Amino acid sequence: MSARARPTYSAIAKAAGVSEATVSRVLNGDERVNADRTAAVMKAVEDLGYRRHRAATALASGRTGLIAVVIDDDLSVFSDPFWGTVTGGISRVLMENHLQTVLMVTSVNNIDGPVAHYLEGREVDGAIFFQLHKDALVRKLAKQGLPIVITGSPHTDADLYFVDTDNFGGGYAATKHLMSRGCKKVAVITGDIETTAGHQRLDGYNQVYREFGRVPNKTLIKQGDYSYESGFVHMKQLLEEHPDVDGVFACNDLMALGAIAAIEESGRTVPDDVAVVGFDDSVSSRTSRPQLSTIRQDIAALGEAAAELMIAQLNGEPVESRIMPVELVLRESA
Amino acid sequence: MSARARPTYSAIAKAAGVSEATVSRVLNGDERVNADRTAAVMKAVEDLGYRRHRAATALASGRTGLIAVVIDDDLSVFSDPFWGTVTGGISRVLMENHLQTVLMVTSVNNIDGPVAHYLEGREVDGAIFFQLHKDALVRKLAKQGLPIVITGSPHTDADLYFVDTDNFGGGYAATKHLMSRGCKKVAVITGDIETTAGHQRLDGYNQVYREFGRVPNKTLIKQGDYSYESGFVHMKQLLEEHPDVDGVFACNDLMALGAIAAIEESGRTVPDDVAVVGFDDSVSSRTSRPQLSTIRQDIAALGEAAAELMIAQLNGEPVESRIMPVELVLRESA
DNA sequence: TACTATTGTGAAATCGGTTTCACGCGCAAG
DNA sequence: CTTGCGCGTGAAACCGATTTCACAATAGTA
Repeated sequence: MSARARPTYSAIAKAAGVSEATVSRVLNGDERVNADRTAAVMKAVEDLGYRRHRAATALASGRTGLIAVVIDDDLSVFSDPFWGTVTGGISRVLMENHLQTVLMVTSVNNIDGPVAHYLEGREVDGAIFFQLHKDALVRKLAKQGLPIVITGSPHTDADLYFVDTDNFGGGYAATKHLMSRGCKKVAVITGDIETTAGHQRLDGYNQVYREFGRVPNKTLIKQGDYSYESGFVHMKQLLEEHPDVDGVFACNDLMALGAIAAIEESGRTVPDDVAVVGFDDSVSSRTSRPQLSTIRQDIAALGEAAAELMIAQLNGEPVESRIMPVELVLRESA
Repeated sequence: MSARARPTYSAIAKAAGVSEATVSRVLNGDERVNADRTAAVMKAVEDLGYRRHRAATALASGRTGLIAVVIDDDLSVFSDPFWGTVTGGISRVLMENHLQTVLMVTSVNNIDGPVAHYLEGREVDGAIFFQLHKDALVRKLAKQGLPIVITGSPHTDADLYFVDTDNFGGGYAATKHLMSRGCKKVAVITGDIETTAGHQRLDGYNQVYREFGRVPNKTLIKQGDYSYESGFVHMKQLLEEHPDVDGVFACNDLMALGAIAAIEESGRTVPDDVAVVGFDDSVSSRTSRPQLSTIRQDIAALGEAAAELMIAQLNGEPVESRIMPVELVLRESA
């Protein structure tokens, strides 16, 4: 009585008057067990306060109950609340499904590094990757049969499951809004167009021009890098080259803020002289003056979707990649 | 040959001509094993590309190799890059020590919820908690012998290991700077003073007044809640009650930004009429105009320190809680 | 009525390590 | 030349579940 040793199958089996095999069946939802016995086991489990021993289960069944979330530390992952939010969404959904989130923050480039070893070692049941630059490792793992989901834009032809924001739709909506409010000359400051996300946002911009039967002047397209400084510099240049530019779609909020700084420095006002739309709906978009019109994505939902794809894979259910919708948020800058 | 089955102790033992017990000894650094045998085992391990099976080790030894990082979702944890950065620091150090980070985002208030079950179930070797409001659960777990570290301010008398920012020192430095630059009437907009962190920052402010042989007027102390709005509202009120206020220490950057907005709205300028110092050195502190003078903390180092405390506990080494230093960063607002 | 499927159940093997225990050997003390 | 101690080692038990396999009881078929 005093020894509060953790109860095992052995104890339950004894209490319920059945074999350990039956206990296992009941606890794993095997339908074939007689109803009385099932009830007896359930009661014993309840009475004794039984809790599964994860390691034992993992050893015997091969399922660890752990899902890795791999974050490439090359990215500005940690100064950006975005990833934290995504991770929160993932964690919540996994937890509801009795899975735990193993966080790995390392360089993913190395196809033979510690992460690779870890994941190849089947120490987790699956892995969710964040925004990759290279997908060699991921493909290798997928080929080995490890269930994988990618959050962010997958590369090219890879037949991997992924969830992503509707970058194209966002770029489209932002640009369309600028045109619709009367802007005649709308420029764009892109993010890293090496990434699919960066490219897609630009594609959305181009699509609007196309629909208006126009072609954007190439010098209206500036290639930024998501930093405040790049927004500032490129906007300054735009104003010199095109004094009559009256609209800008910056592919993230930080660059939008930089652009606004440049616009105001030139003596112009936002949005009257130049309207600006960002992307992300970051905190600063609300605290800046003027407040930023931007594209909002439901970031937590992105993480939740990723977790759901993973769970579907684990259950052998049909899986389909998902593109999450975005929403244009109008504030003061456009 | 074709069957690339994962090698086990059995295979290594055979290859090295020793028993499995000896393999285990070698791999766990048991000194007593003969040098020749040790070498033979090492070679076999290398040749066969052996990798530990975590679940098997966990089952046999009781050590899971997992450390939980528990984040209370009550907090604004995920809109704030702070926690992501801390988590990154933790993860990095743990990984270097062959431990994995299990992320749990849930309500920690419930002393009998799923998190509690999980942690009590010894599914992890230790747990690192983020900024608690209630520490009932933590104390319970600590009493059960689970190694614990708290990141952020611990409560009252709890004899728990923790790492925290030097909140007092930060409040002191911020206020001192304002006084030193000539401000005659320095106000403070506090954060949640229910938390130790919020309280300590205020204490630092009071200490400076004390050293200057003065006592701050109680109406100069406004109780905010870390939000932009609360910074704005309280600053507005301050300006009405004290038109001659010429310095403000806002206990985080977001409130500082709100305060600046209020100051400028009143027709005053920052820092000439009213100087402002924030706390956090957030991204917005650099992108706002005027740029924010603020208190910088090495956030990643905070996480690393937490992980180090955990590892020390696991190794049975002497452990001591740590207060991480802060630094005053001067930009434009003060 | 006899005989074959079907179904529920328990004994035992298994997962891959760790740890206890006992044994044989060598060396020092008596 | 014994007795004793300690050290290195292997055999085997063990950690706590899952799963295979065989067997008995039951249902279904001819």
